[in-house]
Amino acid sequence: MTDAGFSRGTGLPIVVDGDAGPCGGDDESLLAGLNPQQREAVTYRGPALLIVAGAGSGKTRVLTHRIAGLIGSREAWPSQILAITFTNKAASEMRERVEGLLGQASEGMWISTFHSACVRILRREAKQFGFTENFTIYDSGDSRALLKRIIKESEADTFGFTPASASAKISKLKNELEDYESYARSANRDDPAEQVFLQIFREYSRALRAANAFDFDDLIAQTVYLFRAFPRVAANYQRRFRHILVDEYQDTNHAQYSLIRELTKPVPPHLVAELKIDGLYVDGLTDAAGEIPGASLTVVGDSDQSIYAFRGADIRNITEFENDYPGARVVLLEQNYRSTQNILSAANSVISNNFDRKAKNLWTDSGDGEKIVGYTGYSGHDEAQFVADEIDALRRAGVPYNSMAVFYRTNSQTRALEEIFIRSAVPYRIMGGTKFYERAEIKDAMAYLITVANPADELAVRRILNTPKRGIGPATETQLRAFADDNNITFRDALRSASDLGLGPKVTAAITRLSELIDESAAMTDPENPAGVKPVSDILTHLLAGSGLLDALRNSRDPQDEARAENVEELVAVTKEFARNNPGGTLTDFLTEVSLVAAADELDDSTGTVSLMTLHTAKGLEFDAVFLTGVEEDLIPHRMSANEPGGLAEERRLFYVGITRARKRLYLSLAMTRAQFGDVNVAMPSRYLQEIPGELIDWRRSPGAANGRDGTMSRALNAKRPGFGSDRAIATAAGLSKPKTEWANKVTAQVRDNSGLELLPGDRVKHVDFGEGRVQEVTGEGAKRIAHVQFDSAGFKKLLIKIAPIEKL
DNA sequence: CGATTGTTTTTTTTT
DNA sequence: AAAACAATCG
Repeated sequence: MTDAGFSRGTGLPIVVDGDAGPCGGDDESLLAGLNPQQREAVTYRGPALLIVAGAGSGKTRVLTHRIAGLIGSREAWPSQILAITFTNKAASEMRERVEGLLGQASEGMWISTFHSACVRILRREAKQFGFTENFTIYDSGDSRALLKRIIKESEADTFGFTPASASAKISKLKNELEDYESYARSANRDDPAEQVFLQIFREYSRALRAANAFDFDDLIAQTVYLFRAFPRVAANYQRRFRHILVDEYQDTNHAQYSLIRELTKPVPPHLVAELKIDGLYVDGLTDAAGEIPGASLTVVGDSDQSIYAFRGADIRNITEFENDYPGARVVLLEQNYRSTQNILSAANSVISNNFDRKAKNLWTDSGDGEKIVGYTGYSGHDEAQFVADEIDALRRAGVPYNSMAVFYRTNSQTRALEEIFIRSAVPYRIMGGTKFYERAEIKDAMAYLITVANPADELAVRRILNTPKRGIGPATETQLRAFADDNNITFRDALRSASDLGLGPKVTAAITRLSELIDESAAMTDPENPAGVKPVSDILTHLLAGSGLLDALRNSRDPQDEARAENVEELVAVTKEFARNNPGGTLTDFLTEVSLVAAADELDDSTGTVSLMTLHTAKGLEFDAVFLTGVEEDLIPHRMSANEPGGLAEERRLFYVGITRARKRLYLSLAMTRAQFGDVNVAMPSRYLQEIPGELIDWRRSPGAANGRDGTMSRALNAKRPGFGSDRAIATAAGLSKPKTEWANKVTAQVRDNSGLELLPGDRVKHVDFGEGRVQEVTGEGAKRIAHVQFDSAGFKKLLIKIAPIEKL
């Protein structure tokens, strides 16, 4: 993460008509193979451009060609371009593609995520408002740890505040650019719970500042505050970025929207003069009135793929774009180059159920392709087995593993999939989930590094204080905090004075040793140090050896600690890798990179593995074959979203995003029963399933068939039958009868009810699919009685007696 | 202070 | 089913 090109590259951009430039970016090669709409999106020049890009319509191509065009024609220097992507992976891909088009590296281009770009700005400007460039970035776990302490100390838990709820509320406010002061003004003074929350918010903000730390939301919000409080600072960035491009604009929140608004403001003449005094290049940029006009803004998005409302994304940012930026040009990309017509028809049909959306119809000229395959498992494991078997069949048919993906709504669904995949020898990789950097032992090791980089970060210091165990308990910790308060020093500095606290000799020695270790390591980052600045891996190795963290894990009797030790060793390997890729990279650079890795960033195309990920992580990706699992009520749409306004529409968009990731083959699967919280529940097919025309789906086993009925029920699920649920079957103006959302549930609500069936070990039973078998054991009570059956040919199964298609013989 | 045992809660989605 | 948490004892 170097800042190459930031302070240079301010020379005059020479615009020469008809001059293709030396870098091969001439019009013809840039526009070859693009359709007319894409061409317009690439070549349009003006203050604002909105590209409404349906799924798979080639928007990345358009964006990269647009950037390459700007640079190739010498309309802009690379350093005048700021492109915002959704993930770091998308950013590096885009950079590679642009450089590929130009035939040369273009230093100084900023292509990054909102968060990375803001960190870069904040590190540079932190000194302006009371932070240092070594600030820590708190992830959600850190925020919650801090809030937990605050809530405990303020005894706010009696008002029902949990770290999670307070964190969610604070995050929401920050995304709306409300800070403690502004919120305190508008808050209801008479509500005691509100007062308690205000206290938490104030203390949280204070603690972050004292720790020289920003949380995720701060990264954006504080950058906006910075620009608003220091117009001179803002002017520098407004001057620098002449072309701003934002991808996935439908998922921007208010803070991100405001950031873009700030960056696209013109620089007034008096600030231009100040910039000039500082020796910055301005002359070629000013207009007749002496101001630098606002940067040109290109946004790309698709409101049908907006799936982040829960974290503040405001769909209006894109729907109101033309009002925000009068005179904006709008280009629509509707031709899809990714999926088969069958997949697109399913997607179109599903999304058309969302009202208040602009009509849009994706189409392709690449043919119908395979039908969508449907499957209903008896349990999550049965479903997973189907997926594993199908993956195996595809592999044999020549589809490489890395072009297949399995999606699910919640991370907890990975458990069943993993168990079966391991058993079936399907090589897989889980994107996101419990991330490497969220593991406790990794956070411990990272806390050592953070303490060295940013001693003000009390959270990190407290974390390592007694990790590994060195006899420093809560009582000692409290004493250290009190000592720091009394002497008006930081918690870290209190460690230096351990001998003044009158603690036991053992505890004092332990604290002193820790304090020295931190100092030794800090010296390794100091450029003044004659020994020179050491790479991050050396610092980490020194900290691990000095603290005994790794040894404690290796020598532990807990069998899991062996794996933890390996994880820590893996972290050492990561630091070495970092040093190789970033010569001269500092400790802070490393910590930044680690803080901002996203789930999709881990995707490595070269590994021959199937990718497992949530539907959210899947956004922006595509695969030849996609398995969309758990297509059930309460999962998608998720139970939690049902009561939220707009929740059902957002879940539908999520389902739509999942469908449109598939290039050639799409599998939709569900289960009749789903284990959660350790017990088994009956699951219903998702209402969205009926929004797909029945003829597009080839049911290998339909929900009806899985209920133990004959095959006719499979077609019935998706057929439109007048008179069924007729109270809702009101034809719309377009003559299309709206799908009857409750219908499938009525079908499955007629589940065979075996609750009266008494089974005892030794009984013989007959199952519709598994044939005959013998009951070995019956567990559970009432509606959740489970029969453990050894089938003669199908092997051992656990069945929920109430709904299993079995009869006693 | 730290280890062990028992109890409770957790599951939306993420930078 | 697993993890996080609280209580208890050495």
